Amino acid sequence: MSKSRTPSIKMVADRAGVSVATVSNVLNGKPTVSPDFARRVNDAVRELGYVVDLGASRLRSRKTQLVGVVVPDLTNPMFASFVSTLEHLARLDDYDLVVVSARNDTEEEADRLRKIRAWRPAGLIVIPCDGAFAERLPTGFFAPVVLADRIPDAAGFDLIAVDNGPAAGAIAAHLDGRGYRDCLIVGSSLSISNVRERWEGVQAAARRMHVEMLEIGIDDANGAQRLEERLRCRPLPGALFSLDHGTTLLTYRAMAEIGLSVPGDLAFASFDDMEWMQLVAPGITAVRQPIEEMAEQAWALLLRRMTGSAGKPVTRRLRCAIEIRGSTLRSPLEEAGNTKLGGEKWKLQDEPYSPE
Amino acid sequence: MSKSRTPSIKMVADRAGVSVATVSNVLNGKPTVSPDFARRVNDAVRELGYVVDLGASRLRSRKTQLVGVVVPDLTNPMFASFVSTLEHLARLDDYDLVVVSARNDTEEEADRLRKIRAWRPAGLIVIPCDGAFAERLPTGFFAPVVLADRIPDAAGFDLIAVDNGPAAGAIAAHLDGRGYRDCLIVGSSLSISNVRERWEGVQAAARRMHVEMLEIGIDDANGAQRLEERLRCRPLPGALFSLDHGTTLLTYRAMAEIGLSVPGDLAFASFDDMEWMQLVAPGITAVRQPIEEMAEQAWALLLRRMTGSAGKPVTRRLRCAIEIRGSTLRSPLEEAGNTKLGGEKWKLQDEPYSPE
DNA sequence: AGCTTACAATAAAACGTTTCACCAGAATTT
DNA sequence: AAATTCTGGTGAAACGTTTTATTGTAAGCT
Repeated sequence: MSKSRTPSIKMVADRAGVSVATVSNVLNGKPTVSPDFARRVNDAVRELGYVVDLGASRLRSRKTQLVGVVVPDLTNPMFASFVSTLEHLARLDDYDLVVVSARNDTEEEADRLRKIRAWRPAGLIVIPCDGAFAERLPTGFFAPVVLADRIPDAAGFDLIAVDNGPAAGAIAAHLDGRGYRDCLIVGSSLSISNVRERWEGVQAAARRMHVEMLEIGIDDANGAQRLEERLRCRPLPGALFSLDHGTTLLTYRAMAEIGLSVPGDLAFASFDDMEWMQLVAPGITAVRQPIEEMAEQAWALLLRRMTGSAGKPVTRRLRCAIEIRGSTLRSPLEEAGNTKLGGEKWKLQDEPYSPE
Repeated sequence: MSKSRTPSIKMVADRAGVSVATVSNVLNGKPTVSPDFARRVNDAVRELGYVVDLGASRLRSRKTQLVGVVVPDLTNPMFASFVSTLEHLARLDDYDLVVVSARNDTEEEADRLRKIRAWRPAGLIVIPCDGAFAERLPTGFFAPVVLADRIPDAAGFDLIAVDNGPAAGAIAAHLDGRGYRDCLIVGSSLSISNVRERWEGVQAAARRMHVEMLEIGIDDANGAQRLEERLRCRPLPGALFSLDHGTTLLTYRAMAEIGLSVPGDLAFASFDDMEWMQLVAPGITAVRQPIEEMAEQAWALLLRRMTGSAGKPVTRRLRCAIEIRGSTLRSPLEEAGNTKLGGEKWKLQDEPYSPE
């Protein structure tokens, strides 16, 4: 007799011998309900294994605890960690997340945004593929949007990012101070704002050191080719600074393949600190981004908007930390003091990035 | 005058001068609609930027293109990659994913499952925290469920996993064949099925080699402590084989901290091949799991069930590949042939895991 | 011309909720 | 005791869709 279907509020009401309105009141903690009725309802809920239908609930109440998250690539550990933190925070505030990856493709990003809109989320957190994000946001989207990590061309969004320029500048200053005279800067694409900011930071900070930029694209075999050619070409630059995660992986592998030793043949530093960078010998000097903090701030920002706070869009920049390791310490003498894992650590505070 | 709200199908109907039913018919590609009306509707849709409300749509049509995905930890690159692949495949079939991470906590997993149920998904793909998953599945959940990677205690689920035992056995056989006589096996917890299977595989394959198991838990400082103590204790085992990703990271770091050299002081191998394992020198011998293929199979399995195929639950095992690298090649002579990245590679086919 | 068939479009019901207006009875005030 | 205010509960409308049944009209048959 029991219809084998997921139980509805009506079935709960029937079983408890009350009206559906009462069930709804109990479930939503409305105060005007007697303890006796509440118990009967709760019993029925438990016996039936009833769980509210959020779709129907949202439809009627016009309020939803759902936020969309769009990242360029979920397999990038930075973004994965960002999403994971976000998800935890959302849960604490009783929100759900629908997460999508744009796979580094602006078309796909636009498509995903449209799709996410169909769920009528209460808000959106996006790490955009590129600066032209605003054009891809569907027209007539009224929920608040917080952007993270990358800066859009158009203003008007809440924004949370790191201080790419100064942090990259600190690495440049470090290399400069070590006496390196030529530095090859490698990055995926200057069309990505943080790569661009890092490159500008390097240029601003390099004093006696000559710097030169090489763009190798995202997943671009051609770019990888060009990088290899450059690395086989003499004279080598004294140092190499890679501006993003994908590029670092590619560059480091290429160097090993060619047989270049770090820092013997050239020094090496990376923007983005990955776990393996302190496992290789020598460890790799890197900029560590406060990715969890970025997620926290993004969530805080969005939550504020979702709960109705108006006001001008805000922009926040977070401080990065610099991890100096063996890969940029040329002489054996210098290196000796830094064989321990972790290496020297600069936590940049009030007087950041001052050359040593 | 225009109500600044997200447009509904009614507004589209009004603007196009037709009924809402007609709009719905056009949008869902029903054949019985004249080209003229279709054009008018499409125009109105475009002008208003209308996007269907999936919640309302599902509510009425009782069919949803939503599937839930639950993984133990999104920051684990294996799982991140699993999710990313899944998301891509789902998109191709026009499904949406709601992804949640259980953060290695069975309580949280149960909670997330209940929450996901409130969205009325058409199906579920789960990498369970532990074997007792079935108990945490909400009662009265009728959508098909596919489990991946880890084996539940209770039967009755479609299941896709890798051949943990034979693959781990292959590593053990390799070490045995190299002449190592003592091997310390380190893993997070035998309560996780694949760790258990790997340990059993090692025991079955070790012939002359003596093996010993050490469980260090998940995020357990105490376990890490015990591991360190063992590594400071003489005599060292000839080899160390770490059975999962987290443990490998912890172990490798501990060895470096203590100052043990690989493979000089002891050989080292890992279950789970991470990108950095071919970047360190020497490279680390590892079992590589076909994680994308696992996602593909999981999706195929679920899709079959969602489109109505009945029948007994199926279990599928995928083959792992073994990457032999410098970390298990003791003599300099042997090592010489393997300094290149990538090392020796066993793609295990018909005659898998036979000791060399 | 009359009668059926086919077609295109619509009105209205339904999906599972929440909310609003309302109601009966009890408790309080006058 | 009558009038008022609470109190705890309910019926019914509404949310934005899809679907079913129905209508009106045009076309095809004798």
